[in-house]
Amino acid sequence: MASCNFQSQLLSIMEVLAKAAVAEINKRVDDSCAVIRLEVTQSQRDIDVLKRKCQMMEGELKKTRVRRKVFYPMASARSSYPVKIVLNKQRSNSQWRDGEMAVEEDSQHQPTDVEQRAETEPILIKDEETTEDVWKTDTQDELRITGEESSSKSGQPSSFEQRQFDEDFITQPNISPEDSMEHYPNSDGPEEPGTPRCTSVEKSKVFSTEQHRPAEDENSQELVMVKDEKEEELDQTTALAGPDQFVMDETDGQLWTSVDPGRHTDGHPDFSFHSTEEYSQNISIFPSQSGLPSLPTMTDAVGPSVHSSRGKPHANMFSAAAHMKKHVRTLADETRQQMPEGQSSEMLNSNNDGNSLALQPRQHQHRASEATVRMSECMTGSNMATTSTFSGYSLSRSSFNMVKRMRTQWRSGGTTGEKPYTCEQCGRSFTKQYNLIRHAVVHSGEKPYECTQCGKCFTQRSSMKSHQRTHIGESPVSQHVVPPYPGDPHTSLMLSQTRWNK
DNA sequence: CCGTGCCCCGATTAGTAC
DNA sequence: GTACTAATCGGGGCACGG
Repeated sequence: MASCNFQSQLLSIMEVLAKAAVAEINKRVDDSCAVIRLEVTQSQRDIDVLKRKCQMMEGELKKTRVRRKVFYPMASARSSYPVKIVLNKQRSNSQWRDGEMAVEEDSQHQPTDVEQRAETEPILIKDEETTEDVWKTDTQDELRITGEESSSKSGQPSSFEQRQFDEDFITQPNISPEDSMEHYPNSDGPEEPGTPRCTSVEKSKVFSTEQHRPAEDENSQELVMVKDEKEEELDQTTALAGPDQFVMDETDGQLWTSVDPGRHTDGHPDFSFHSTEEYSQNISIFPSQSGLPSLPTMTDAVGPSVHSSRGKPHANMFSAAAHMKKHVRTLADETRQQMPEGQSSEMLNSNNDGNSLALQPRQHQHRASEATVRMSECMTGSNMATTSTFSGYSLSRSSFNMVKRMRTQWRSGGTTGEKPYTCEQCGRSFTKQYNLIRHAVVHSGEKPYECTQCGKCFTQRSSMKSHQRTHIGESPVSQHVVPPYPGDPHTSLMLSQTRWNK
C-alpha cells in the first residue's frame, strides 16, 4: 500500500514536472523562433542593401574600366603577368602612377576632370577594393536601416571578445562569411630573394579597415547592453538546465557534444555540421585583436591581418561569431524556404522535442556564443585558470588540462589529424595556423614571392624556389649561364624571359 | 620552458604542352 | 599518355619572446 501510494505520488510529480517542462520548452521555442524571424527579416534587408551596393559598385567598376581603357590602353600589354597588374594595384600604386604619368607626359595630355579624378583615386581594378568600400558604407547603411544603433559613444566594453560577438551576431547582420576573414594573418610582406614585389594586398587597406573602429565604438554601448541581456537569459537557461547536465566529455574532446544533437534530423545538416565541427574549430583558431577592422573581405583581410593579428594571441571571436551567425541564418533561410509560414516554429518544436539535450535555437546561439568566448579564452590561455564553465557546461580541472593539451596539439600541428584551423572562405581546414595563413593568399590572389630571374610571382617561397630550380636546369646552356644564386639576374632573366614568353 | 610564428622540405594535385 | 611545372598543403624544426 505504502509503495503504491508513493508510486502514485511520484507519478503525479513527474506529470507536473513534465507539463512544466513542455510548457517551458514551448515558450522558449517560440521565443527562439521570434529571434530567427528577426534574423530572417534583417537578412532580407541586408540582401537588399547589398544588392543596391552591388549595383552601385558594378556601375563604378564599369566606369573605372572604361576610364582605364581610355587612359591606360597599354596597361595590359605592359606586363606579361596580368595578375601582377591587378594584384599590385595598391602597393605599386606609385609605380603605376609613375608609368601613367610618363604616358601622360609623353602625350602632353591635359588632364580632364575625369583624369584628375583618376589621379586622385586609386584605379579600381580588382573587386575587393570596391567590396571594401561597400563595407565602409554598409555599416552606416545597416545602422540606418535597423535604427538600432546608439549614437552615443561608450567606454570600453567589459570584454572585447564579447563585444565582437555581439556586434556581429546581433547588430550587424549583413556580415557575410567572406567578410569575416580579416583575422587571417598574412604571409607578411616577404623579404629577400623572392622578395614580395607582387604583393596584392596593400597597406592602405590596413589603414582603411582600421578606420572602422570608431564606428564600432559607436555601437559598443548598445552592444554591451545586449550582451548583458543575453547573459541574463543565458544564466537563466543554464541554471534551468543545470550545470551538471553538460559535463564536457574528456575522452573524445567533443566540447560540443551536447550543443547541437539532432540537427541532422531536422533537415539542416549543414547547420549541424558547422556547428559541431567548424564552430569548435573556429573557436580555437582565430586570433583576436582589440580594435578589429570592421568588415573587410577575405581578400581585404589578408593584408591587415598580417599587421594586426600578429602577436595578439587572443582568439578573434568576431570571425567565429560571424561564422556562427552565417549558419544561424542558413538555418533560418532554409527554414523559411522549406516550410510554409507558421510551420517553422512547430517544426522546430518537434525537433527539439525529439531530443532531450537539444538546445532551443536561441539558447543554442547564446550558449554557443558564450561558449565561444569561453572557449577562446581557454584556447588562448588568456583565462585558463579562471574559466570554469562553458556557459553552464561544467568543466573540470582535468577538462581544462584536456583543453590545454588539445590546444597545444592543434597549435603545434599535432598528429591527431585534427584540423582546427578553418578557412571561412572555402571551408578548408588545416592542421596548423600558419597553414591557414598561408592558405589565405589563395583567396587574396597575393603572390608575394617573385622570381628574381624571370619576375614570375608565386604564392609560396618554396614554389618560387622550385621554380628557380627550373631556371637552373632548363637547359645545358642555362646551367652554365645562370648563376646558382641569382647574383646576376640579367643574363638569366633574358634566358628565362624567352622561355616564359614563348 | 612554453607558445607562437615562421621557414623549409617533400608530397600531392592540377594544368599544360608535346 | 607522359613530362613538366605551378599551386597547394602537411609536417618537422628552428628562432624568438614572454
